[in-house]
Amino acid sequence: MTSSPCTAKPSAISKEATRAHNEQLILAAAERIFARHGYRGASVQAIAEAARLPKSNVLYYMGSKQALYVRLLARMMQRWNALLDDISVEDDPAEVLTAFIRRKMQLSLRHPEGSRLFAAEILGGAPFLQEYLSGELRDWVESRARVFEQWAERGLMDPVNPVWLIFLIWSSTQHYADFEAQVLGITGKETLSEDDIEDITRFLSRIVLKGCGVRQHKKGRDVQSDAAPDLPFVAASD
Amino acid sequence: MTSSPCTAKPSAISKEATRAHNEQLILAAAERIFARHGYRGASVQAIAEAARLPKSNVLYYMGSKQALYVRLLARMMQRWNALLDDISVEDDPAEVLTAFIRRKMQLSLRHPEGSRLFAAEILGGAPFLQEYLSGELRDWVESRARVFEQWAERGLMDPVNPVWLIFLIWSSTQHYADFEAQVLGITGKETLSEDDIEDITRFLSRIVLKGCGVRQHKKGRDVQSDAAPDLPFVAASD
DNA sequence: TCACATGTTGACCAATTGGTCAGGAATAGT
DNA sequence: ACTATTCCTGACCAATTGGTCAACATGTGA
Repeated sequence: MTSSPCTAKPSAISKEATRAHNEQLILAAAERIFARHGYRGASVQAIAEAARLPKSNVLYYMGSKQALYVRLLARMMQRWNALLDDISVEDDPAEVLTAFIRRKMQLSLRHPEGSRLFAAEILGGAPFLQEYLSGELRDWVESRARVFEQWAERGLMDPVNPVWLIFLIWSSTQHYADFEAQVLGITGKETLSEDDIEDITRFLSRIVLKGCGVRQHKKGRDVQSDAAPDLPFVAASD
Repeated sequence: MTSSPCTAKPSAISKEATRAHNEQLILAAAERIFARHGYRGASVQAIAEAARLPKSNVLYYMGSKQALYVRLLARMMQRWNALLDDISVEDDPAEVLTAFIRRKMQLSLRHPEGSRLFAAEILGGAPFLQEYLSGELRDWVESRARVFEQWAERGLMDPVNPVWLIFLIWSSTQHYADFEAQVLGITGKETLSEDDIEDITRFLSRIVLKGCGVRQHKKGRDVQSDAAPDLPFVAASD
């Protein structure tokens, strides 16, 4: 067995390495194809060609079309979870919201295919994600929503419906991955530059913060990381 | 020929009527199927079954799968155009933006299948809509963007990037049709009620207007400062 | 070196795909 | 009533679908 530690010899590594390599090849190709055509519209043959492997090999690695698809969905949800740390009432609303928008934006643009894969699944009625949506994700949203409400009670922001707010952030960031073709067609750009993305991120943060009446938190900055260093969210300059 | 005026007899009407009826049946069914599975993933057989007609009949009416699909896209774009009247610099920004959000929201929820059909097309790289996106739609966006910029110059709103603003409104309204499965799963609702929709519409209008610092038309009341703890112009919405 | 396990893939399968077509059914014009 | 034209659809087609399998290749442990 390859899992046995003593058998992990250098010669075996190359074998496992190529296996891992091929798997990544297949996953990447499948993400592209599934994102573009949806589950039904994608064909194993097309995935195999995109991965430059025989179709039989793809089935050998992944078992079945459905298993491959589910695995991709799981990977995307994992990325999503890895991104979304917990928040507390003690956190600064402006920082949390800005970081949320920024990270969501980064996720969308770092994994556009995965984002579109997810979107296609939801669009089709989420046949494989029903329980995730009404389970894990619902809990996630509810816990954040509660914090938003508490912030509002403390006068740190307006008492807006927190779920609609989360949907607003979700949709407006997701848009730049899912509707990339539309964005590029309308703007006439070939791709979105780093500057564009930064510009969009600041725009969205600004609208959300100002729109929700989030008060600035004046305290020693213990959290820096993702927050934009200078966000003039009330200044009328851009 | 049925087109000849003198031959338009009552007996012929029922013929044309059933034709029109069947056509609508097919279009409605096809919109559902295409929206759910995308162009490739949808099968003519499935559409025919949904319309309770033999497959051959569907092909007979529509010519081909692609022709049917293109026709549905065109119908959706028509609805979209019918909704979006022109705007001028003289109009009131608050009214225009609110109306835009409200109408877009109504369109999304009145034609969720069409909305999802459109979304699936964009998601797949918009193979049938490239020229529409970089032609008609682009012009539409640019003309509106120019007005937004002029409003900003006149001090009626903050000088935000107008294209990002349009995308924000587009995505956040579209979301409730395209990601309906997610919205319902997370909120735990069976459907979105009329009240929910009204609530969401007000929420989005509020965030956009306040977030963009849109001034009220009549009184030159300055609402941009967040120093005011209460909400000057939208507080009473809900 | 050799036996054995694992990796690989072309050939093949039944089912489904979009589309055609012949010919019957229904209606129209006279 | 009798053609003629249009409407309709079951049978059929080549191509493609997801998936299986037997045969072959490769590498491993002794």
